[in-house]
Amino acid sequence: MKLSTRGRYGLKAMYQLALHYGEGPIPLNTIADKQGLSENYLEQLVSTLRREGFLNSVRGAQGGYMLAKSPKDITVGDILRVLEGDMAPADCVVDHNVICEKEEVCVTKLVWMQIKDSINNVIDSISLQDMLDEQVKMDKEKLKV
Amino acid sequence: MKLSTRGRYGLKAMYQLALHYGEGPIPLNTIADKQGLSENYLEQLVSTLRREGFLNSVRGAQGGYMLAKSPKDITVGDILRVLEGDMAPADCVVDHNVICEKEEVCVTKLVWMQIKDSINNVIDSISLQDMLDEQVKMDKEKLKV
DNA sequence: AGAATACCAAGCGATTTAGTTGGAATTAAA
DNA sequence: TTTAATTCCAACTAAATCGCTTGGTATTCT
Repeated sequence: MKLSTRGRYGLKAMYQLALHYGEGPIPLNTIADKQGLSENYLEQLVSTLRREGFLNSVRGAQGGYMLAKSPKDITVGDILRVLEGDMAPADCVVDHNVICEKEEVCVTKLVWMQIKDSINNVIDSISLQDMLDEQVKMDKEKLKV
Repeated sequence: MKLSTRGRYGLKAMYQLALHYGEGPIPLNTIADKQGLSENYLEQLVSTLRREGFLNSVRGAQGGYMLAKSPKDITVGDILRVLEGDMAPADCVVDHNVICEKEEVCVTKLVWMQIKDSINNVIDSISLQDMLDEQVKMDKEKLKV
């Protein structure tokens, strides 16, 4: 039940961009460097996020990427679903799936649905803005000590 | 974020055994047939569950497997953790892990922790007995219609 | 003109998954 | 006492997936 690097790196990259929201385009190599990721690999993830409308890009020198919406309007769920697909622990509870129509007997399906719902509740309730706020809170805590 | 077949088949097998709890050993081929799984593959999963104390076995003719405890004392979480490992979406939130001690900066880690906690809450709250009860409820609903 | 960037598609080694195969040990039943 | 049914164990394997890398094109600022 692990996330792949797609989801994990993708969230890190989006968080990095949230940190600089409103400051114009940030080039990919900067993001990759700050988060310690392969630029070439990250490119694939970022290109998906752009196609899905969560990022804007500017080509050419001084170009880069920026969030397409405010950090408060992008959730962890948005990002993970784009990069990892539907967050379902089994194929039979993937949205709009057609297979497995023998719902009558399958008690295990109820279990997978509950897992899926709880995951989605969490990730849809956390926005990038929430993560920024959390970071600020953590920094304050650290100062006290 | 999919479960592997280990967790999925394993839960089905354990549920099948719960259906016949107290009736003596059930041979593996019966379980495999009823749930439509490969007997040889299932053997590996079942052997893990036995080693971890959730199943008892009887060797020889008329032998088979049976739950080592009452269905109400075995949770979905028990089964999934044995077969899938710690239910953590990322390595940095696996129990007792040593890597990633840079907790101070990593906001994403907080996200993975919340996902992990919500998954574990769900799977630890569902016992095999709950699944049996659910099945009974579903059967009753069906009769009404 | 040149450098810095985004964009695109294909390839690729390593690992994991989902089994299979082949056998040895044990036990009930014929 | 043989035979059939079963658990138990370890090794092997084909296919898929993962986590990238490579190589190139298009665009835009300086």
